[in-house]
Amino acid sequence: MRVSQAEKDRSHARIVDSAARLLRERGVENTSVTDVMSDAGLTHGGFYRHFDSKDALTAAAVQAAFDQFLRPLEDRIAAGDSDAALAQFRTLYLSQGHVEHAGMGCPVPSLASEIGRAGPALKDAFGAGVRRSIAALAAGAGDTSPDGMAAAAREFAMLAGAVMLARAAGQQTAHDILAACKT
Amino acid sequence: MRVSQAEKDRSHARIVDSAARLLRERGVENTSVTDVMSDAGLTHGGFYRHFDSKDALTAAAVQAAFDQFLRPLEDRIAAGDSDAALAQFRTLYLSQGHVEHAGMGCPVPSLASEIGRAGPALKDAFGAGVRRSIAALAAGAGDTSPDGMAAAAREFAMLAGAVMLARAAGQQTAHDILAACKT
DNA sequence: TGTACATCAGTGAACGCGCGTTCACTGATGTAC
DNA sequence: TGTACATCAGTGAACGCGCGTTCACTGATGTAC
Repeated sequence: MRVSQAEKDRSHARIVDSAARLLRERGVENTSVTDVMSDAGLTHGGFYRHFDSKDALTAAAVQAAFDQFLRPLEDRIAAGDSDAALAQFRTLYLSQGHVEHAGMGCPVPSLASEIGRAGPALKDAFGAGVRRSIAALAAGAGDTSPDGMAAAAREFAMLAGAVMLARAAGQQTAHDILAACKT
Repeated sequence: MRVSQAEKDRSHARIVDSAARLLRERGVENTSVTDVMSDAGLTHGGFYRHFDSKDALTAAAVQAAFDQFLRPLEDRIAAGDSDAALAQFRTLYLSQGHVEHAGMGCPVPSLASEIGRAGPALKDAFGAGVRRSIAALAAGAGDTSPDGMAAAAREFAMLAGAVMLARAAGQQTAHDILAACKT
């Protein structure tokens, strides 16, 4: 039966949250609309009251995932706690926990390969998240000049590449790569 | 009808070659057995005379892809042409051509996210390719000590991360990231 | 070397399955008076 | 404020489709004598 607008809004938020987590855990292709709706406590038939297509949900979920992941760092930088925030961000990014729990981690190592083959809408949402990530690193280092942005881009490529490699290779190799990138 | 053993061997090689290219272009999930067999000039029904499953083909194709991509570098290093070989490898890795033509490029930016969620057989094949890549970079730099291997691992993470980001973000962002990582 | 026969690479139809999406339906919500 | 009715969030069955895999079949290859 029909539910109130407030209830619909809560459903919508649960759908996006579930998708943001499941997409990072399983990838876009391996996450079905039924999986997401079931995780959100609903049935798949109601999905199209919230989104026009799975693609539209994916774009919204990618945006939400970047937001969840970056907001703590950005907030601490805005509060003037840049050095400690950046140090903790780097440590967490290269941690075993981040490698093992993709669902709450950076969207890049989980999704970038797939997004590279996706349509423009998804690439736009993802590209915005990438730029936001690099901007946060540069802001945290206190250098948003072109050189500072370039240094942040290099660091972000290494961080994301390291976690992606650690997830795809065996345990020993994963440990070695993470250790190498911490120095 | 039955074909000669030599003909079967050629078919097998074509299947692996087609898979090694298509997997890098489209990803594992987006490449069907029918796609690969058709690209190899065969029909899908004959596939199981060559492999037990799509997974077995994928593992073989990953190995072949790393081999195709790394052999030129390794051969030149073995021939004593390390410096020029390494310089060219870095240039080609971060080139627009590598970003645009994934099918002949490094398997890591194309496939690593998906492999991170795959079974142990695929991870083993992929992990071996990752270790081989890092070893080649360290050998090319003439430093295979633990520190040299760590430096090579850092560089490889950055290279693979940069190409993956360049493919997933828009053109302008892609260009900026590649430029930043060349310095 | 020639012959008879078993083997098997490759073909094309068929299978069961899960996917994204559609649809008729239900009944509480929101609105017009 | 109360009533009548239109709206629509959510349900569950159904759709068409492509997937990995299986299978009966064909006829050239390879082998035993």
